[in-house]
Amino acid sequence: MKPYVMVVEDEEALATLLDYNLEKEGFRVERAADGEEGLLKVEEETPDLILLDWMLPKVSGVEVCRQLRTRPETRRTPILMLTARGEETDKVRGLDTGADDYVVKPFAMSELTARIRALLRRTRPELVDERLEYADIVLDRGSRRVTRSGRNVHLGPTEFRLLDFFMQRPGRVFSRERLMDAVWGPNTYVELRTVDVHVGRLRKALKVGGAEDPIRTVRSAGYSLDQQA
Amino acid sequence: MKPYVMVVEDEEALATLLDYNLEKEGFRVERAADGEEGLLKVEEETPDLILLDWMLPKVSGVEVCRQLRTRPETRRTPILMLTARGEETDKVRGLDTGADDYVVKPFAMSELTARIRALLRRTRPELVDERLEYADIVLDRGSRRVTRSGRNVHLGPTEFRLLDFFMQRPGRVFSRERLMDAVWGPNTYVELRTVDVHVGRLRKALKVGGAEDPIRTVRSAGYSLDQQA
DNA sequence: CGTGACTGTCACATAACTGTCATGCGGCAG
DNA sequence: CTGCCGCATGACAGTTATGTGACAGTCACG
Repeated sequence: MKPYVMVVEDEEALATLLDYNLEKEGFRVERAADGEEGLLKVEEETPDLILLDWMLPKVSGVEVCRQLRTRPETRRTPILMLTARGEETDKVRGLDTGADDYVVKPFAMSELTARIRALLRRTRPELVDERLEYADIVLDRGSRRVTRSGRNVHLGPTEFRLLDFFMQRPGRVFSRERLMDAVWGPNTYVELRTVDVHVGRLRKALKVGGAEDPIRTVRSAGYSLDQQA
Repeated sequence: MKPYVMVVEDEEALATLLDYNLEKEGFRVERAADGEEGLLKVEEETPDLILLDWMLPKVSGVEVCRQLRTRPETRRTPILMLTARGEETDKVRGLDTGADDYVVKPFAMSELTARIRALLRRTRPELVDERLEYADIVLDRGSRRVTRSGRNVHLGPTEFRLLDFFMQRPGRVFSRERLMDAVWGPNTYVELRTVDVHVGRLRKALKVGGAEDPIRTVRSAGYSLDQQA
């Protein structure tokens, strides 16, 4: 369900940074420290997208790229190259290496994720935009529509954003503050308890038929989209 | 329980920003406005990590760093340097100062917290990791769930914190005073015996099926998460 | 301008969790 | 052997967090 991104990067600090930020953006991340490891890990499970450093120990990024393109499973997998300033040759710019896009280090994380999304949208649009699913709940961003076990669910704008946020990381518990930030925006001042009210409204709206309440209250911590139990 | 971060930064605005953001990310933050104050405050309670500005009044960041490295309590405490562009000399880059990492101002808050987490993971993984395991008990901080041999265990907030603390150092015996500090906070005044009661509640909750009691009572000393001897 | 939809707050009801105590048990020192 | 002392435990009443219905203000749109 989450887009699966493989990060092939030998610089530990950068890899960690990427890992952390991409996870936060709702991607599932796997790391490889050099080209060899990268090629191996890609075999295990085909990623939805590969982030590839240009310079790598053992097998260079270019070579990894070439090999990936020869394998049927990864022939069409989007590859995003990371290059340092100065390595930005014509070859890179022309994407002659077989990569689909590249970014020059240092880069803003927001730029990177934007490019990742753009690539994914091209190949696997359902991963980035359109649709989030959890259990029998489907949220369609494009049409701004939510259904539960097929039946249409009407949500106000706030409840929609709330559910959207929950569905990006099901199971995770969010504090009221965090939800406030995510749904209302970082600089909004409203009563924290307002979150409760909207969670309540979301619950009521999602209660189609005799369906179970998909939102778990975690006392003194917050809420999560989750099985009860 | 929360990682304790000391911020040594003379620029008020930046210090406030750091304080605010780190608190939001789940760190406990203490501030010092110059090197001298920093060295003093670190003596009171050893932080889990120190954020240190390169340029500081009274005692420079480099000097603070050097002195911290000579003290046994802080010899291994991770230090993250904050430098302005232009101060990014080879000395900084090589981390010859004794710091463990550095970031160049201005920086994205997400980058900073990622680096902080990376450093903490190296030294005190139990502080940052999402998931703690001991025998058949699994505690997941992100989803705030505890399971024992796969079965879900419901804990109240206090029992959750208590178990979390125990699981950071399994096998170790903690006095009631220590548990009080860790779980209730350093400035709480409740009956010491209350610890017994909560340990009891934790035991009861953990007793799923016919499972063994994972908490050992050490007469006249305290408790530990441990195999029964 | 009227609607109707949507929001944010409040007050109150309810449920969950807390801290303390009294009681009883059992090991350990004397 | 026996009387403390420390610990376990069930009961309980106080506290705190959450659920919810009501309500008035806003806003978009016809």
